[in-house]
Amino acid sequence: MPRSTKPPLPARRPLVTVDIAALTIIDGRPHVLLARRPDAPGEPWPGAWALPGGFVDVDADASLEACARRVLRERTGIDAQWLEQVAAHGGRERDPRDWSITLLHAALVPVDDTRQAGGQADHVRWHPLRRNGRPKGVKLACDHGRLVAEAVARIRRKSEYTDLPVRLLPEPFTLPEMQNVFEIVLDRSIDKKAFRTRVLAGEMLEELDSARATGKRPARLYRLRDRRQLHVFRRALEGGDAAA
Amino acid sequence: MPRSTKPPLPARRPLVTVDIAALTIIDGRPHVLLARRPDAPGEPWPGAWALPGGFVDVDADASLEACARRVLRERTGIDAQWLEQVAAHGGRERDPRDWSITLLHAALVPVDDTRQAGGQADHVRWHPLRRNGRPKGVKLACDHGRLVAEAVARIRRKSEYTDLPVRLLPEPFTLPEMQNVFEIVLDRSIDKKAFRTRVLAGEMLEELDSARATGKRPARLYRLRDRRQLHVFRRALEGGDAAA
DNA sequence: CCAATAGTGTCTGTTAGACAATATACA
DNA sequence: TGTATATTGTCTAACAGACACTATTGG
Repeated sequence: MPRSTKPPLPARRPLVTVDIAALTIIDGRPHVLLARRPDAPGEPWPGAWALPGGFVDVDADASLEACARRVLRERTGIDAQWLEQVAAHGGRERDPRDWSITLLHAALVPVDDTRQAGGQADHVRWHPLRRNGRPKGVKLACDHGRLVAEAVARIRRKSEYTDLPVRLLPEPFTLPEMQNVFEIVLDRSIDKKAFRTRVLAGEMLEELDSARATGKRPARLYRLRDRRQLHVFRRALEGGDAAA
Repeated sequence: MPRSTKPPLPARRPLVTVDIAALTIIDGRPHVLLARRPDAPGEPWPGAWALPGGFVDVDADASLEACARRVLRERTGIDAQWLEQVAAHGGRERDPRDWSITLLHAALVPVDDTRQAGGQADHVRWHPLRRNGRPKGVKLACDHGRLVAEAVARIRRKSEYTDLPVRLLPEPFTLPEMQNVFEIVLDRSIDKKAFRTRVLAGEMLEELDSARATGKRPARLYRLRDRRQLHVFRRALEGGDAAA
């Protein structure tokens, strides 16, 4: 069959990478996981901090989510509890090597699992975030500063009307602990009573028999009924940005 | 420089396509724009209905959004008023030719612009949607049935707490017309007073001096202050699916 | 005047915010 | 018992739903 009758597959294909903005809370402040780019010749942005990412491997990856989990595990040793696609960005100028697309993901890592990343020595590190969602005091490779801010914005916005931030806590947890991570993610204080009423009415928590002694009156312990199932509240918290 | 010191670009790259689920309302019912796949030898799913889509063209496209707009225009003659990314899906089994990724987009097309697509004869056609968000009476190529449902679900969910559906109306429009498209998108009736209060309090509408005579009492005409700016309401309409 | 459509008044229920009050632990 | 933390009670405001009511047009 002559080649000219073949279907018009494109002559050139874009590079496709997956980048993961893994978020956690350390010392009461949000952090993002960054990796140092290799110094090898030909590598773009040698030595710069960047989101952990990698190319889609058509031999190894069954799906894009599988790809993201593999990349995160291989580069940082972390298995994310929560992982979601945020957006795709593409263009000619992103990567000097070729027209490239990144599939940006956001991941939430409970404080407990934070140390998994420590083993990778100096090449992987948690960096604190500013209130605007950008890493403090580091210039990131490529457009990764923007990407981090975009992922943080997505998580923040969704935290206004879902129980997303619980994924930053190891189980079991207390309601004050839960309120605390919400306040850190949303960067504002929340009324105690309103928060408790809202959360308990949501019925996504399982009440345990035990309690945790924090020094004074012990707080009751809870667990999520289904860690994969996001609970969507009927009303958003107020004071939120109302931005699209 | 020896090849082995070059940065590890992947040996094989996935196919990357953009698919667009363009939605409109015809005769009071939601429709999706479908295109017939070419019959040429080697083409997958010859003759089947599918979402209009195409490969990312690294020479022609400056960005993914530009790519989606180009593809939609070239394949259907339509310039969408509203276009947003919905999700990326990838896998080995999607396209028989290779591991492929689709960047799924949703587009909203005002009723007025619907005829632009008619010019393309039999290869492009508006198909009515079932209540479950799938096209009625057609089997779609590949996983496009699922993609249509996913795009519709996204638009529906966002319509619970934003003014998104107005993008299905040509300007100017009346409040009863606006309520009507909301009811069609959400597939349920909405209380008149609640809807008007909500919308007018949102202050995203510009009140015109004129009115439209529909036969009986004329309705006041409105226009969006900014068609690109999505208005986010503080509370969602009730009765919505609280699903993630 | 009648029919039909546009628009308003008013009541209720829900739930977030404010903040005071109570409960339970340890020292 | 005192103090710190957890948990609850109560009031208010905002706003969606229900639904009856009024307003404005054409015939």
